[in-house]
Amino acid sequence: MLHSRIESRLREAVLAVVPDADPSAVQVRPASDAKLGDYQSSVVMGLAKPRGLNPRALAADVVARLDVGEWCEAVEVAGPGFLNFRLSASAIESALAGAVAAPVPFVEPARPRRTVVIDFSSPNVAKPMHIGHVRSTVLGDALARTLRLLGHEVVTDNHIGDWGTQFGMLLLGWKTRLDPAALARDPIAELERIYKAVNAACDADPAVRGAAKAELVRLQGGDADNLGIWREMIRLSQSQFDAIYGRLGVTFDHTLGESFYNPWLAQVVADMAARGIARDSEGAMAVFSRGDVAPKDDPFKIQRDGAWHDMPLLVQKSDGGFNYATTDLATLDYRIRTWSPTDILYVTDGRQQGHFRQVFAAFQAWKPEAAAATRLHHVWFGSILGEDGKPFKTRSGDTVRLGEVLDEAEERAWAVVREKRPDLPEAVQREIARVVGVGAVKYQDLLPNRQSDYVFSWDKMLALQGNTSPYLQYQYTRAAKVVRDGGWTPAAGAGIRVGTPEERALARHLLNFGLVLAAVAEEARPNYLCNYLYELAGWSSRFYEACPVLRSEEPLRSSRLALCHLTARVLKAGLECLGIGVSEQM
RNA sequence: GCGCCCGUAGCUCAGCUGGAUAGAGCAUCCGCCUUCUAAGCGGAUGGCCGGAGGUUCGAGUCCUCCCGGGCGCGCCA
Repeated sequence: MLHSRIESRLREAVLAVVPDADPSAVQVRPASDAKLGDYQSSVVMGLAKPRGLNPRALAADVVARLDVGEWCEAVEVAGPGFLNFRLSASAIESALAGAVAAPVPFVEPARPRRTVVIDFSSPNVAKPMHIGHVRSTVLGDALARTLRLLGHEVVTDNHIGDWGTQFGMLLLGWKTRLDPAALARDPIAELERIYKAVNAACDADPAVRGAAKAELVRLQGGDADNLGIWREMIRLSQSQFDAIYGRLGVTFDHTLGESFYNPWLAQVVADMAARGIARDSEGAMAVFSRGDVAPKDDPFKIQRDGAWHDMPLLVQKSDGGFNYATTDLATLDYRIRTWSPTDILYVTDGRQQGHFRQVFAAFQAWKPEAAAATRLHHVWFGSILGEDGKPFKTRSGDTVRLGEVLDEAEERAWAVVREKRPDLPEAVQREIARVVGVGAVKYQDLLPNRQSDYVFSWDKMLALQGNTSPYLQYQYTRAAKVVRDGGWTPAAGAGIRVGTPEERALARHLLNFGLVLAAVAEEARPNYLCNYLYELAGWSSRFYEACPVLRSEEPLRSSRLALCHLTARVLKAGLECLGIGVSEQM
């Protein structure tokens, strides 16, 4: 891409003038204002300051050594020492022509190819998938898709909650309170009902709690009846998950739930104990601070009443049972042994930050060589709040089911399609509504910075105007339609000319697609891509307003058709990275 | 108490790890469809970036303190 070529030439020039400069600090970015150029760099100002040099003079020295003449007009030194690059029309035009032939336009395969394991979605067995699962599922899927498009190897793993103390209550409920007719009608609702009923009974009556605990012990001991019921609950839940994932278009390479790691848990704790990483604490096994960092940065320390206290990570309960920390450590070990990843991404709620800090640190202590080879990232996101600013629930206090959100989204989209396109048959309208409705839900979740809490609003989530997926899908449809009507194919169109300001603005924005994808991958923030695509849609819309395509004379007509073609492809590829589909007509 | 996060237009939020004049959507107001899809485009209104200091060529972004809010803090996940 032009950007990376310019950046590496600038790096050479800077190092020629300032040999001890940090090469990674030499960065070229899209210009903040089109009037200033297409790309800009502020690197020389940062270099001049500590060296006591005049920034503008240093900039002039760098420019004298800089050879970007094949792509740019004369480089300008502006303001306190900015370097402004303006692409030549011929460079833009040949980049566009190259993109027509490329498998993915404006994207080149990422340089060091990484192997990235992504842990996301992770719903719980016997519970409905609810609105809270949207963020992890949609974010994780978007990151997987983006990393794959960039050429990285991705392993997606759905770490479902299929083990744990809740199964004691579920088993007891299954045996004593199950309504078979209700189970047949809506399995998850019935499982949820018996769980809540037993949970309430446990609070009221210690004997019930004891009975639930006994069921759990029998399950853990390998009791055939309980294992059979447990497997049935997983099967019922998995078919619910599959239905939702099918609607969302989300797939996983693996679904290795918590129970998969049971055979290793005892060994994990024993090995950690043998290596002196974990030790007995009040009857439990725990990982303590090694005292190698300041207390405030130590995940195993906490301050209380003015003094720092130990805050260990428990890897085995005093009753001998294991907990999620144990499972997470076994999982981490398994993933590294199995896939040798360069990175592992955990896409979860921000409230688990402390937990993951402890798990990562404990693993680092336990297996330093494995930890050194793999970067661990907690890709966390904020909470979904109700309009009152409190955690989002329905009026009756229940969580909002994901399936119902998708139903409502598709229904609302269908109403719009009926109004806009009464000429289409209902089956076609329904299909458009499906793509638009599901896309709207996903986009609304991907658009905000993932770390913000966000306020749930049906109207906002399902809005079809403004910076929303329907708008992006609509702009794709327009561009694709023009290309179809023009009878243009990539084989036919060679020459692209960018003459008008609108053509040039659209073209220069297209060039930065790969740059944005790299930023999304680097920071695990798909919202960068959302904003890029929204801007692209705006530029393309302004282009249509100003530049007739089909009514232009050749060779302008073919040139503009090629621009439409590239716009459509980038919109489609970008939306695909977000897990959002397009329709050829809307 | 300690830690993490947040506070930007009336509302909901961006702001690319310190760059040039702080941007969108919604809402309000004014224009644009006999011309390739108006789910659109153009324009207007709207800001002490919670407050006070500091760091430097340059701060919404970094540091300190204060105010206000959310979350977390041993055997749940």
